[in-house]
Amino acid sequence: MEQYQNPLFTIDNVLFTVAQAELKVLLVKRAIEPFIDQWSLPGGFVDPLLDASVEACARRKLQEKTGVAPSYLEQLKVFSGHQRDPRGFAVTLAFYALMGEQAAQSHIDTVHDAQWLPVHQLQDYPLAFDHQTIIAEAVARLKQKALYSLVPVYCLPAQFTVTELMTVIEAIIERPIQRKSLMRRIEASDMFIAVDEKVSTGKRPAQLYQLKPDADIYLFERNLAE
Amino acid sequence: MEQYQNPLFTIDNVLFTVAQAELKVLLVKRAIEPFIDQWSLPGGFVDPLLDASVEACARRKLQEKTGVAPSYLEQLKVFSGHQRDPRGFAVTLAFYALMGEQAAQSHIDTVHDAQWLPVHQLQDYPLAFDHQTIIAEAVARLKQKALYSLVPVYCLPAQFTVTELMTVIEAIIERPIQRKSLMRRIEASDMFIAVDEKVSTGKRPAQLYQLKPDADIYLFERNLAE
DNA sequence: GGAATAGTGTCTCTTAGACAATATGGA
DNA sequence: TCCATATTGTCTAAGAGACACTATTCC
Repeated sequence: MEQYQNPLFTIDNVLFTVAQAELKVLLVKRAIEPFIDQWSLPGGFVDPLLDASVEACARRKLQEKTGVAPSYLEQLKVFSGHQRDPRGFAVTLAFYALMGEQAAQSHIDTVHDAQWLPVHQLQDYPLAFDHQTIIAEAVARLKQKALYSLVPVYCLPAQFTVTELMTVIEAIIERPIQRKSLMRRIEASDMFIAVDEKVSTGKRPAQLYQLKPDADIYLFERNLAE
Repeated sequence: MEQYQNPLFTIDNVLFTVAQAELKVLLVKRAIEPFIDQWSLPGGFVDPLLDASVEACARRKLQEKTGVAPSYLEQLKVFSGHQRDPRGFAVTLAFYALMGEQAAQSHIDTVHDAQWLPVHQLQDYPLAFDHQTIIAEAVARLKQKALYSLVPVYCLPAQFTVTELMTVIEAIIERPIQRKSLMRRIEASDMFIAVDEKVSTGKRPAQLYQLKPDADIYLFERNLAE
């Protein structure tokens, strides 16, 4: 009674970034069975000797693939069932994470088993396990969160312009937003400080912002509306 | 490399109801070590032979304690670490659930190892494991959700009045709300249908409502504000 | 000066809060 | 009729959308 056959318990990461105004997710080619050579989410087994918690495990797995820590990491949910893994009843805790594309680029370029893929082209790839479903739920959660918080900022480098943040948000929620609304939110959130100037492509230079060191994620009381 | 020592994986349920205008959580007395005879959340090990998923396991555990299925059940999050269980690294998936007090009363009255305790008196009880923390996070999540949805309705029996729903919401968010605001939301959500009349305590009878059979939980674009 | 990008002013619209006014049934 | 509880009317307030207007840089 005390101990059943313990189910397989794993961690999976849905690591997002935005590049070329597109939402992308990091996928890795599986090196072992099952689903060998198919694209899958970076993850694996918890190692109680290495990991202080499931979050620590998720960070470790991401570090191995990208060389850096993600800017944002949060539990998505647990997926379980008899059908999702041919080896039997399996349980995976999925995380979703955000980071700037630049930070990981050099590391990812050196390997050929990891790649950023646009989330809207994933239906063309057969993904391992139920990873297609997991990604879909992660996208939905991120989309929702982008409506009442500024989490999308974690898809950008440490310093960024309002236009860059606007592009990221629009890529995530898949519709245009008003620059004015965004600027109101940046101000109201009190999460950022303005730094020096910057000439982006030419024209008028844009103000650079960065996260305040102690900034908490501010939750707005209203969603961005249609 | 394929298989580490698999961590202990368990399920815990934070089952809420509202009675006497107070938010209460179902706790059970532990029958075995560790933490024997202390109050704890109803839960236990997944049994892959009985449970089709972690949700099914959560329902089964709740059924055993209350005799009925909860009206609402959702994953809260995973808690993990080396400190939370004296037996070593442990992982638990916590759910939170809602139900009307009546539905479980007869079943709970027949046992003496399960009891509804007001969440605001829990600091007086030493709870097992990190269950104090888990409950605190569940309360925070429920509170947040009550601001932009009508989930608190699942703390009520199938038929209920606006005043009853108002009482439940106020117990959860710990401040009064405007009846007018609630009525607007009931209408806008399109989740309920009015049934026949009812004389509550005397005075003017209140309209009874019940969930539409196919009702999805409606998410409002604004929170109830201060 | 013209073009392009950055940022502001301000009006409208929606929905929550406040609270007065009305409705209904019992004593 | 009076009282208590239920329900509606309606005004105000806050913040998002729309969009015109101003600002800054490069050519």
